[in-house]
Amino acid sequence: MALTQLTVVDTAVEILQQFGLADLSMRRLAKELDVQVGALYWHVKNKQELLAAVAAKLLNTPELAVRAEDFATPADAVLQLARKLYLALLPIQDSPEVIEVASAMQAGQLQPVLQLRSLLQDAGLSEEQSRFGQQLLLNHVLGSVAYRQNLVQLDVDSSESDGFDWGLQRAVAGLAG
Amino acid sequence: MALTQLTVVDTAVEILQQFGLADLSMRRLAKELDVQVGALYWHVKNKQELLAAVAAKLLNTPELAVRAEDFATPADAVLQLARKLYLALLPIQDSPEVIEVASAMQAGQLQPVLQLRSLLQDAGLSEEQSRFGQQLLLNHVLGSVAYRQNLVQLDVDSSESDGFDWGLQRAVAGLAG
DNA sequence: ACCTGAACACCGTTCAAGT
DNA sequence: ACCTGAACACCGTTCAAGT
Repeated sequence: MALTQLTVVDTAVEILQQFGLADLSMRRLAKELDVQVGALYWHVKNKQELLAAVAAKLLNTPELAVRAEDFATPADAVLQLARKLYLALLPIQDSPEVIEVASAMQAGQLQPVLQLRSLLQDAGLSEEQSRFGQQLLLNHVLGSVAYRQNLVQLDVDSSESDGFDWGLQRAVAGLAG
Repeated sequence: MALTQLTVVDTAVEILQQFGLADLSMRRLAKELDVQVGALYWHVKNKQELLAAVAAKLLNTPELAVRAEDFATPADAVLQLARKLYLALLPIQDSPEVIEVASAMQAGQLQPVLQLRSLLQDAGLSEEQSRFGQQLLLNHVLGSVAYRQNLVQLDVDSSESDGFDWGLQRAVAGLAG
């Protein structure tokens, strides 16, 4: 496997999925790729940029899109997209932290987030309002994932619901209402 | 200044407020207190517990409470409390991360979060629903603070609104509706 | 152009030994 | 009981030097 931007990012994604962010260090990454740490810095500028690329790779997948035509109303599509995001991020340790870095650095590069916004516009919100609404929903998705992952990590009994879906429905109702 | 749990936590709060989480290391904390690093571990179990204590100190202050009698409806009190939280956390670098650790470890120890929940109950939500609603609102407060702080850190022009208040109003409307 | 080797300036945590 | 000194096993980033 030749060392390129692509292989570096892909290996980073694998480490994140299997072991979480704490194990995703530049040194661990170098070891996995059988190179010295310094070599990585020829292919990525720094760790922050690497994480942003990891987030993009995680989110920019067709599975995390929704076909608006399949739903009776834009609000229903929004609900379904948010649920997809939540379920996709839940099994990836520390995914909220990674996504947050990325959504700050490259606000308009994450496709599911963009679709969330455009669906809100379809639902009748102004351009600015749909930006704000997207924030509210993304905050809820990431916050709920983080909350649940924290419970697992502190091995609290987490059989009880986190109320993600209930909160989501109320939020969407508030936005659409 | 004698080395006690209290002085350790207080100094940690100061470092966090002045320099952010990146500078709040056990070693830096020890230097500030003129002791060796190991000494800290006599007074706090580990860094995670220290951060939880820091979060409690930040949030458990009378300024972050609201007198329900001052508002026409419980929903208005909820709005005001959430705004207070947002404004208090905004100037403290990386506060959302710190609060998240704490709210996972000791779910029921952070007073403003508890009041948020009880106000939602006053607004007519069931006990479970007010737990969920509290999550939605806390997610939005912390997410909005994190988003805004990230912009500043990457020095993007952050004069534009983050839509916190707009999203908050919609969320509360959805919860109360 | 791409990588190694080595350094710089850090981390959190533990623990024998001192007082 | 409380603290020092020192170690263990790590970090991210940089950069001369090699190929």
